[in-house]
Amino acid sequence: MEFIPRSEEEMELRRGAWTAEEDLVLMNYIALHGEGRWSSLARRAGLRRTGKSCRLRWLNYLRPDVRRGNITPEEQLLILELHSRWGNRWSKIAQYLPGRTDNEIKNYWRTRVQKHAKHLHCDVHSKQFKDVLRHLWIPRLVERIQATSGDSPVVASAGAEAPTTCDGPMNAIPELAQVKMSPESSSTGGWSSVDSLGLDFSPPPVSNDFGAGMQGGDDSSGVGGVTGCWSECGYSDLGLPDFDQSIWEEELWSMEDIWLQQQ
DNA sequence: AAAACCAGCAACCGCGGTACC
DNA sequence: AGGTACCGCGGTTGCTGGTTT
Repeated sequence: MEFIPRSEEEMELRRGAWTAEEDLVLMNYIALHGEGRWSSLARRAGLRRTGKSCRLRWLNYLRPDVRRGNITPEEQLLILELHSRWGNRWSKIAQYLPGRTDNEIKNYWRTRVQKHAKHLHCDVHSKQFKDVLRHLWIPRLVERIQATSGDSPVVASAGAEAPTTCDGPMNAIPELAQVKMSPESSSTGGWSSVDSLGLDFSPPPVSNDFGAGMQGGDDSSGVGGVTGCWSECGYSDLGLPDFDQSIWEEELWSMEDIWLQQQ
């Protein structure tokens, strides 16, 4: 049954949150006619919404394969990795996280990643913050993934071709599918796809005297010199972190982790 | 208990690219 | 070839629920 609007009132476009009724109308219409041609779809379905709005609602919320809930450490790792390659190409990144939408990934980046950059007094695009990601956050995520997958080295099955694979996010991208995580291979858990991805996940080249490094030691080691970052990002005084540590306990590294990195 | 504040997320907006006429 | 409509993307806004004061 197709609804053709007649009066001007009926034509008036709705905005804001979608109602359950509207969701149902949209889902039913797409079930019968398929998606696409959003402008005419909106009219024909009798929804007083723009085609854009319908498309967004469907893609970000109503689609049956949309995954909801917390971003897993694996997914976080993939997001960080892919963002380092492609920047804010959210839809492209989303292709490699089955069930996740570009909007969700974008929100994750803005609310979590940028928040931490802010607390470190870093620009999210700065070399300093990228070093923090590379040497602290990513190794920590790798460790977490290892911890949840047992003690044995994790060898992801290679050969995944389509981003929509169900074998897990790490298999969705060929380079990452070759990743072998071995506890003994490095202190970071042996993230070994780094060469092909242009990232260096090797342990941070900090000095034995972490405190000295925090003071802005020699960063001539080239890539990955994370030491300079600390002073620039507000870590110059280890004893007196200038942020609310509780923020870090859940998602990211803590000051304790930073010390452990140094051991 | 109420007000103020904050974080997270859903939805909107503007723009560029592309397909179609 | 030019114009128009539509689609998709990235940035931004604003609402809502939770937390703090």
